[in-house]
Amino acid sequence: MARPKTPLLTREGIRDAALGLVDRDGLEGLSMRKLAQELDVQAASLYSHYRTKDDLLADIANGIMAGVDVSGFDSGDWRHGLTVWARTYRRALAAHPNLVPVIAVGPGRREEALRRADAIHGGLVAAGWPPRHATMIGASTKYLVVGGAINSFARGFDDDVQVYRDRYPNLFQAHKLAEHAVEIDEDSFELALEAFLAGLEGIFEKVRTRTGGNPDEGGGEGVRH
Amino acid sequence: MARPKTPLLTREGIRDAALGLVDRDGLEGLSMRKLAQELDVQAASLYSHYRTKDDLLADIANGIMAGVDVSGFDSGDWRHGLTVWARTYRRALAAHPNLVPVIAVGPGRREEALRRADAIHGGLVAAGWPPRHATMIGASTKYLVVGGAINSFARGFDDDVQVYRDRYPNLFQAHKLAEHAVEIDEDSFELALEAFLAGLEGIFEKVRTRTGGNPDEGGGEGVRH
DNA sequence: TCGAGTAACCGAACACTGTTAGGTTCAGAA
DNA sequence: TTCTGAACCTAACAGTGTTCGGTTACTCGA
Repeated sequence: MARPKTPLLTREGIRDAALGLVDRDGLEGLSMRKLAQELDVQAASLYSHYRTKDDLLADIANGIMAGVDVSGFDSGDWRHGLTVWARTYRRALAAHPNLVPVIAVGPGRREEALRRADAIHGGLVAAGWPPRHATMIGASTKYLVVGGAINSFARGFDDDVQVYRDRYPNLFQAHKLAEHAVEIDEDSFELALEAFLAGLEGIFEKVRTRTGGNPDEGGGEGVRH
Repeated sequence: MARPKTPLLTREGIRDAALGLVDRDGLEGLSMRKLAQELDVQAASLYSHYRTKDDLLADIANGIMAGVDVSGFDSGDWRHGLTVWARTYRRALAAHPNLVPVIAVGPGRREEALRRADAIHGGLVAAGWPPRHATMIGASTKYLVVGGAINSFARGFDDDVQVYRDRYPNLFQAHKLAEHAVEIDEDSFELALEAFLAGLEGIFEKVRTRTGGNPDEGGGEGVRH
């Protein structure tokens, strides 16, 4: 077959099929040939729509990140802004855990990602955080979200009682973890976020009194002079 | 050549060469053929010492994790235990960032990893945390460490001024981030840890008064009943 | 209406990957 | 001395991302 009368492929269709494969078989389970087979097409045809496999993955990642909400910083309440950002960020990543290593790279020069970073940093500084702290808080929150999404803590334990019995007395219930993995990971993330934000509150007080409430103290984007 | 008089390969030598390749060229940069070439040997020979490539990677991961210290929980001071654990954990991962996805999987049935998990959970419970909270705190801390090590926040920004100029006013200094990446990531991690621990302190007070100081409240390993 | 250009498919190939089968030679045990 | 198994080899298998050249169909300007 040469060129068909009506196109067999669209970027959207390719994206959806690829995401389905990744969700089902993991990141390693996605190959251009398997993807093509899923779409009743030859592998080479995919390259008419995406320059490379990495291009395809980046496009998928962009779509997933669209659900991340940084509008909470508009309110001037940094705590609210961080909470909304972190929760929507986590939800986006956790929906496709196999893709987290691909999604969670830096903003680079991707426009949307940079807009989000700008809003976050701007929101924190406007709320009274010194720029260097704003940088660190942005980084810290990303650590928490990415770490929480990339690999289930609970699923990392074997569900065989015998593994723990006798030898690891404190883990005598660990075999039940895998069963409740989603819930435990979610609750753990919420606990971490709550503790982190509460701790920041204390640091905020100290920083404010030290700098006399001048948000411009310390230079921009956290870079020391 | 058939079997040489003195062996050309040892597990140690293979491990070191592989780690060197990963550190230099990334995880994708490690192939059995390249590794063999580095050791002046053919790829098939490596399989006399390691069953598979994954086996080799697991062995390397084990060695790296040996530096993680959970002895701080012996003191009965959960805050101290967490601090030492988190710092040594992070240091171990950050020394080989390209390997973090391989290292940071759950304990599974690996003996050393389980011993560490047992010590952490036991230490937290002994210090007065309810088991379910102990589970979540262990998970949260791992999130922070893994997230912080897996991908440099600072290195995620482009170092070209033009990218941010005009369009992203709050990021006007972001191009300097990459240059100070190590320092910023370290400081961000310390800030996150400090805030997290301070927040936990507050939660600890609430939990203690609620349960009347009975650490066995709530069942084992955080699994709800 | 015609011709050019390009878009969308295909088959075949390239260089690479992890891994295995089977061969050869050496070391140490019986 | 003979046997066993360890440690190397070459050659091959099936799979990977990607490219090349070919074919056909749609679109646009003259």
